[in-house]
Amino acid sequence: MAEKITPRGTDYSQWYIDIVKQAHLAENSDVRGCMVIKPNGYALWEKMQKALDRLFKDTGHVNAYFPLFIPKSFLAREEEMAEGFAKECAVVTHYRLKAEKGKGLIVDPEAKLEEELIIRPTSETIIWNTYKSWIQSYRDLPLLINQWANVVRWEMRTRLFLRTAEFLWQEGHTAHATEAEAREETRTMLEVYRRFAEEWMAMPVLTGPKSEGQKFPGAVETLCIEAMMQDGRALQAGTSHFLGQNFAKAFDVTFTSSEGKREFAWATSWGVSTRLIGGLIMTHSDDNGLVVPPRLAPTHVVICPLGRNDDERGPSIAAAEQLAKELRAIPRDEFYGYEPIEVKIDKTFDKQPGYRFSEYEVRGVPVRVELGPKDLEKQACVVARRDVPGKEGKQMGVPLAGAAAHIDKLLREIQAGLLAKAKAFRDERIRPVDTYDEFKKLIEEPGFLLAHWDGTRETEDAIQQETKATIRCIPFDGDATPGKCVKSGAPSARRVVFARAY
RNA sequence: CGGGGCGUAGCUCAGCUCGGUAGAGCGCUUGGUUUGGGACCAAGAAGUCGCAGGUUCAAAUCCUGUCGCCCCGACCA
Repeated sequence: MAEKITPRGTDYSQWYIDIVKQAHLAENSDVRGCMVIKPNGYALWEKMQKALDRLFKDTGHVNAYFPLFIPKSFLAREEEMAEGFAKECAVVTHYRLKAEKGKGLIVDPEAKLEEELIIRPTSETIIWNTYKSWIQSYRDLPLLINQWANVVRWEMRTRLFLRTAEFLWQEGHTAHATEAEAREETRTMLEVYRRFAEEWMAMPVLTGPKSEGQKFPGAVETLCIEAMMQDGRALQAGTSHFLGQNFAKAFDVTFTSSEGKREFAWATSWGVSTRLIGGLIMTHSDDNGLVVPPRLAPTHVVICPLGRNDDERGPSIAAAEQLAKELRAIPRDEFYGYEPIEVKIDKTFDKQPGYRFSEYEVRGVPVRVELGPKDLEKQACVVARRDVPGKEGKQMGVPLAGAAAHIDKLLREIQAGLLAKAKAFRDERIRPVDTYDEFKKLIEEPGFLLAHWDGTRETEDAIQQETKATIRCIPFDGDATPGKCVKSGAPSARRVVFARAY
């Protein structure tokens, strides 16, 4: 049977599209730039939401919901943000349609809004406008709120999950009495993102601030987690912004301190989006299909009972059900998010076994169990691990008696293995460079470059113009030895990470 | 916003140059044979040929307009 997935080596972006399609994660909708997230894709998002939401709650945050519509004047209040987002806003100008004979529905010209409404590209403005009335005293602080929402950024070119006009995300918006506390919050949430990326997604990330040129409009400082995809390109996977008092000043959010003085509140915001699904795909998946780390897998184990007729199928199904029961009875712990192991029994006997196996491989279910008459003779089963594709990942003759415990252990092993593999892949592709010639040569190869940079916007822009590489982050744990800028030769405090990015 | 391409069955596309009964593969439905890595046979259902005009006895095909989508560049979680 012909492979439906383009190999990574042939065409990486086509491979990505094929994975999204074949694993039934999402598809382009008839609405330009917008995707339909299909059940398999949405299930991944739900797993991410659940884990992240727990981490947010554990760090003292609560959820709320703010309007989708933002009055244009709100967006205009904070100058940098207005400028940063102006070019990609969807604008609502009318509030009514009317039916007109021959023309169908038309926008009712008499229903023009006094003030246009912007579909939120991000919610700082509407939220800080609200915080104005919520914050009066230092006793109201800190205010630690998160919202799960959709946002719209009118992109010219889109790619499923990585860049679409509408996407789902969470945005945390906090208010603090002091600068130090707000700065600490941005670090705390960055650490939450780092943990989530590495411990749940098995996606290693670099952490650190963005350069001035790459930071979020309206932020004083943007911290990020930055991941390397299998083609060596960088993916900004999450950001945590220290917003200073910019929004407090724009929306006049002041509080009375314990000393009785009126002060502007300090702000942070932080977010991750459905883009993470793109990152997940491009970190682990292979030419056989999607690979999902067990901690984010909507289904951990699929059991395929086998048999040529009802006489053979009956016992296979019974054994499958017994194994499923034992798997579900495995004690719930942190690894599984205190939920039972998710087991699915596949009874589609009308399809070829090979077809069934391949289908679950394409969809990335971490462990598949094959259970047929030949196995039952030996009171055993076949256990296939998805992180080792094809037949090589099969372990024959696993005794049914200890199968559940074996699979539990295997799931943990797969999770750890995926992270280790991704980390090794990334670390091999991070290289220091000291001359611009070397830079220009190596940037053509997959991976990140560690180079000295003089800290100016001009140099950053020039490098980007000439090489298409951007500064991904100034890593916290990077080499802090001073040197000379790879481009200008001016003094540099430390090496920064350059890469071509998504 | 610049440059290129494409709209024909659920999907991928052929047919258009040179006008004349609407096609293939995959998928789907039914029946049968199969079944431990993407099976096979048979029968069947399925299309305002993107939309609107025009030319013509006759338009998927030619002409004009229009809408939409995809790809490549500049901007972006």
